[in-house]
Amino acid sequence: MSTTEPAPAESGAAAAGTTEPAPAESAAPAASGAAAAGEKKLRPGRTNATKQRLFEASMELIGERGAAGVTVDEIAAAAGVSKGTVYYNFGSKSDLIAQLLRHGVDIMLVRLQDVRGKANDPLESMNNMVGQAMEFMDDYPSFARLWVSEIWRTPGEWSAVFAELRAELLAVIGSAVESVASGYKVNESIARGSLEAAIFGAIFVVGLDRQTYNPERTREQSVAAVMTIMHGYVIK
Amino acid sequence: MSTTEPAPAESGAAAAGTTEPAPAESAAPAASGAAAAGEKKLRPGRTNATKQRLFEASMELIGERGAAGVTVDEIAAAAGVSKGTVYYNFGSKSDLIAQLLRHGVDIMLVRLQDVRGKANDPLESMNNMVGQAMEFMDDYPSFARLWVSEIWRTPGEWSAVFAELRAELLAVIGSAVESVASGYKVNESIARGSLEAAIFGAIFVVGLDRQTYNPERTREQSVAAVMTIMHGYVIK
DNA sequence: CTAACTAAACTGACCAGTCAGTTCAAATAG
DNA sequence: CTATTTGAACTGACTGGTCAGTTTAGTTAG
Repeated sequence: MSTTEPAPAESGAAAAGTTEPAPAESAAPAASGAAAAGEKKLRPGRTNATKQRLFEASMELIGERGAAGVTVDEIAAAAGVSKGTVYYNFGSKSDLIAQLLRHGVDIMLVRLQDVRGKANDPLESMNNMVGQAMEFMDDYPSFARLWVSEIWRTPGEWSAVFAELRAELLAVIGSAVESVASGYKVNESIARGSLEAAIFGAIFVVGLDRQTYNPERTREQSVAAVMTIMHGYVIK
Repeated sequence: MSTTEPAPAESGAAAAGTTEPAPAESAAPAASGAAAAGEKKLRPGRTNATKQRLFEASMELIGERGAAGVTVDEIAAAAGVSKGTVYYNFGSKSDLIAQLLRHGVDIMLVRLQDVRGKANDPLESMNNMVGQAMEFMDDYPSFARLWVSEIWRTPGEWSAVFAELRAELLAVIGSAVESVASGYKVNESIARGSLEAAIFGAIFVVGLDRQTYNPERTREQSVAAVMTIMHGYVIK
């Protein structure tokens, strides 16, 4: 058989995450603490570690210079592997980025889930969630940049991926807003969907803006600015 | 020196807009109605018209596929001019984009200035401004995409341009917020800068989000969602 | 008359994707 | 316990193509 037929990965980013039934933990370098426990008995050994390094390297480079502005050679070099390895683990540059997007969203979702129900008051819960999201922005600024620079490209290469990931994230925000709406009297004339989009967008933009143009501002200030939306939503 | 030194343009994007002391009108294809009247007596003749078409073509293409994803040949073809003309009018692709950014911001600033003081109530004035901005998003969706996809690239090619343009836009929003703050009792614990960033960001994100994922939502809904920020800022 | 523009060819760099070959850890055989 | 085999993981030179920017000789229009 001449063709080596290598591709053992080919995950496709469909429903669940990685091959293993343990979708979480994968890549949070400084997760909260309650992550998984066993990680030594990973049979496939190298591959996961390699993918991990490729994710980290890509996240950094692509966040800085954009998906189209980074070459596969650069990513490979930054990850300390050869170009071939990138194509062994991912079918194409485009596929690498698609999986990178899912990877980042998975991390963010885990974090947001972590603060759910930690507070009794829905508004306080919302505040914690925004804080957590803002922290994520600080930890993965490059992911945020990649996100905002590609998500609105009309029929872009990753439209389908973005549509799905966006829906997953908005669902989390939506349920938090829902809690507020059932615990407080709110302005019903505001369309729920637009409100969620505004919150979500404000988180990203305020976070990026602070990092890029006003690093002296505190995370609390940013959270407060975003939470202003919620305070305008509830009727006092 | 062998270099032909063609560049008659080379505006540089400093203080005022175009060469002529009439900064307005330049490019609104379907402005409100009170636009300029005479356009035949343009002294520099063709150049302005050509630049105009290049701006329009670039805005469209770059908004769709990103600055790095569009070739100069494509832009020239879309504008109906030759590639040489692009380099005659602009020194480089990068310069074209820098001037394109200023051009777009100039249009937006003119529109925002148009609604200033049209209302007596600061909050209503703010509402009009957000509505105007949202209309701009509808008219120039590609500009908005270009903006969000490039403005947060750390030391990117147009960092300096963005810093200046961002400041100009934020100043307009800031003065509107200022009016609200002097006409109403507001929550002083919210940092003004973060608030402005949140408003500005929400406008872009809500606008783009509606166009891309929820075209059925009305502009009024989007405006209302953004204005929720202001309603949370004032103390009732 | 000349600034603005055209058309087409050219250059030099850069880059996504390929593929024949190498490494090495674990499985199997002796 | 050592020798051999297997194949997943990885390597890096190479290919075919693309693209920003240049140049030149000629055309158009104010």
